Amino acid sequence: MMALKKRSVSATDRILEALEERGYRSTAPRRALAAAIGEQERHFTAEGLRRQLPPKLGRATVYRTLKILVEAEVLCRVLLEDGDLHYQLSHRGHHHHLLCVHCGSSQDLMGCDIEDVLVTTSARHGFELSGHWLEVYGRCRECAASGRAAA
Amino acid sequence: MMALKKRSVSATDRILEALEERGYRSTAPRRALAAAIGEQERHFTAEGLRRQLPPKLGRATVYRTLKILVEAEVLCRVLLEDGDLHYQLSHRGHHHHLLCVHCGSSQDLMGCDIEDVLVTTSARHGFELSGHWLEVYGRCRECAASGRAAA
DNA sequence: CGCCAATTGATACTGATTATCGATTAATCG
DNA sequence: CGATTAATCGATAATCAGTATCAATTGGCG
Repeated sequence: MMALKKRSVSATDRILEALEERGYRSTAPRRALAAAIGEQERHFTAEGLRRQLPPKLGRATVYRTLKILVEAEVLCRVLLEDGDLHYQLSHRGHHHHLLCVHCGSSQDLMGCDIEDVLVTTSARHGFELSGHWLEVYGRCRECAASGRAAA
Repeated sequence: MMALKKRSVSATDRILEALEERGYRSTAPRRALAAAIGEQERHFTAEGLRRQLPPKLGRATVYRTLKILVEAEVLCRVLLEDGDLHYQLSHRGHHHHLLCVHCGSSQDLMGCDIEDVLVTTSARHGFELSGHWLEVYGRCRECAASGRAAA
């Protein structure tokens, strides 16, 4: 396999494919958006993304495209601890995020036991689970280590 | 108004007490707010609450008071599935909500095993947990039952 | 009472997101 | 290829939740 950062299919391409699959037209603004999103190292905001794009590209286009991409499950929304709504590339399927409040990185959390616990706990209350939202905040391995060293 | 459950201490009183405990003055706007909150049957929004109060009562006062009450742990914030931020009376201490997407009711979930699972799962990723946000959506016992009957 | 800091509320502002709508353009078809 | 047409765009205005300002008011104190 290649180095971690190399991807057989770039994020940009995944985005463009998702749009095509769903019958959306391939337009210059969307390609620009896709490229910009592909360059993001971290979760980002709609406005932050817009600032990295030519001013010509309208605000409405950014928001419209982001909404489409969330629906297509290419992006997911991330709620930061301060209430800010960010976006980031998503694995397909349900997952959660471990958000580092220090460096802003995020790890995905998949196939964990949280869903099971939720189901049983809800059932005890006669509650029929249909969905949930979970964000986990803390420090990633690196930041936790440097924090201990520094402190 | 509060027909469903008798309470030894009304919600309104709990709110006023919380304010007093913390050294806040007892003012007419705050008493009006407390009374209005006490009447809420479900989680509510800041603006919704304001609409139920005399227009004279300024927007800033509503938001200021809500913020105080959240800090005092008398109220807690609830994130709805559509992203709307609501408030509701809170039990003290950390807990989560089972939000019925059908009737809008909510049950508190306390002392469950979710925290433990989060800690161990995070630890497996070298992640130092500092906090989390969890909302659970589904149907409460009553709505689930009627849903099955209707369907 | 009468003081004074806490509080209020009218107003303006912010920042994010949505709505509008005429102009532009991608995809299709002859 | 063009012409057609619906999708898309983007400038602009509107909306919406929440915050900041600040002069006027008021609760709690002696």
